[in-house]
Amino acid sequence: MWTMSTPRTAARKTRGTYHHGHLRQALVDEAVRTIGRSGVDALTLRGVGAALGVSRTALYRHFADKDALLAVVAREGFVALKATLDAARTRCADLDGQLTDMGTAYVRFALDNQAHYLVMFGSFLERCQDAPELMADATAAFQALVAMIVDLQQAGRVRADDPLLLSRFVWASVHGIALLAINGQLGPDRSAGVALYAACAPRIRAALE
Amino acid sequence: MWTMSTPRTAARKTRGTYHHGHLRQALVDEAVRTIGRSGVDALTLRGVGAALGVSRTALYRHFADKDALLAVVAREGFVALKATLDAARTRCADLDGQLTDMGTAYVRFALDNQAHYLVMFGSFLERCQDAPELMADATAAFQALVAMIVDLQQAGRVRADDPLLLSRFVWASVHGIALLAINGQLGPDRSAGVALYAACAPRIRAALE
DNA sequence: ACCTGAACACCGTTCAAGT
DNA sequence: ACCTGAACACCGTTCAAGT
Repeated sequence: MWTMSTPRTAARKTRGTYHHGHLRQALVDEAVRTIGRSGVDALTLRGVGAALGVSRTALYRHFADKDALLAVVAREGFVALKATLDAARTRCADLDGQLTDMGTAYVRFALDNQAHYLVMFGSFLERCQDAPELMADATAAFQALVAMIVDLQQAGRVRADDPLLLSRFVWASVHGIALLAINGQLGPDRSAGVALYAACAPRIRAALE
Repeated sequence: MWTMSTPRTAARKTRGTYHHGHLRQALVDEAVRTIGRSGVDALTLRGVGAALGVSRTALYRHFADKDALLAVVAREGFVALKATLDAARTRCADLDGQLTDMGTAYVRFALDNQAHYLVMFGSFLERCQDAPELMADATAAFQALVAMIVDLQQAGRVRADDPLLLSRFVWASVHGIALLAINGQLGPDRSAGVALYAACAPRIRAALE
């Protein structure tokens, strides 16, 4: 499956050159790499700068502050999540298969992109409750699920309850599974989340009938 | 319902006295109060000390470091959560009613004790993956749910799947609902989580049949 | 035992100055 | 435009010293 980790080569500045060239994206990528390796709390702007061979204040040419950098990471995550969920619908002609694939894709995305996922739903949210673009990206990703539920309802395969409600139920379930897996509450094995979702998918399906 | 916020009066040291008296618990309570007001990232040991009229290093007589203080907050949370879940089973004679009450109690606990809940399941976990007492308390709370599912199975009211699996499914659902509510993803209203659970309870129940 | 103040090695952020 | 170094107001943590 598609992940965002493809271009994650260290984009260090070549010594002696004045301009970095692609500093903005390099800062975001390095932040994601640090968070993925050591957690959100281990992220320091000075460390990011040092890893890229750049002054600790160079970052402020591209981001207002640390939260602005994290907000970009979160937005990048929501955009990629939406793309992942939409792509999951193209593999299977059967609507029921699409729902299961979408759930699998969601949990896999969370595990393959833990750094993004932790920023998207982590403590950083407390400080930026009113960031309209961020909320818009998050909503857009969620709408991929709502559309799936609506299609299933129109095909008569899901009960005629409020689609927003049913979507939130499914979202809460896969979100909970993803977080329990990331936090190690399902055991040390990385793939425990995918396995748990596979076992839960028929239960979720039954709940929607 | 029972919450932990009952004795949350400011336990400031009376000026001039040398010993605080109950400094350890006062430190924990002040940490919880700060987190509840401003988020986990806003917690500083110096701030906690200042709020209690105590030196910034007094804390180290009771806790090895900041993570040790957070671990106590998390353990306190898991113990209280277990008590809340167990208590939810005493109000209703009907097993199905008990399951629904337990789910309601879980979501309500998370919303009424956001500070504890965020520490119990937040980014702090990344740094203390192997804290055996903490894991034991967390497991004990989870076992209250497993016992509920087993009782329902023995009464023939829940399908005969692996009870651990079914318990994790229910846990993931209520955990997801609680976190979405706390993070404001269900709207600004505080009680949105409780309302969403109330609507989801029949869906969860149907999934277990 | 419990508390204190000074000290150390870190942070995020600002700002005048360089190219 | 983009980058730098010094500076400021913070952190967590340690430690010798006080009661």
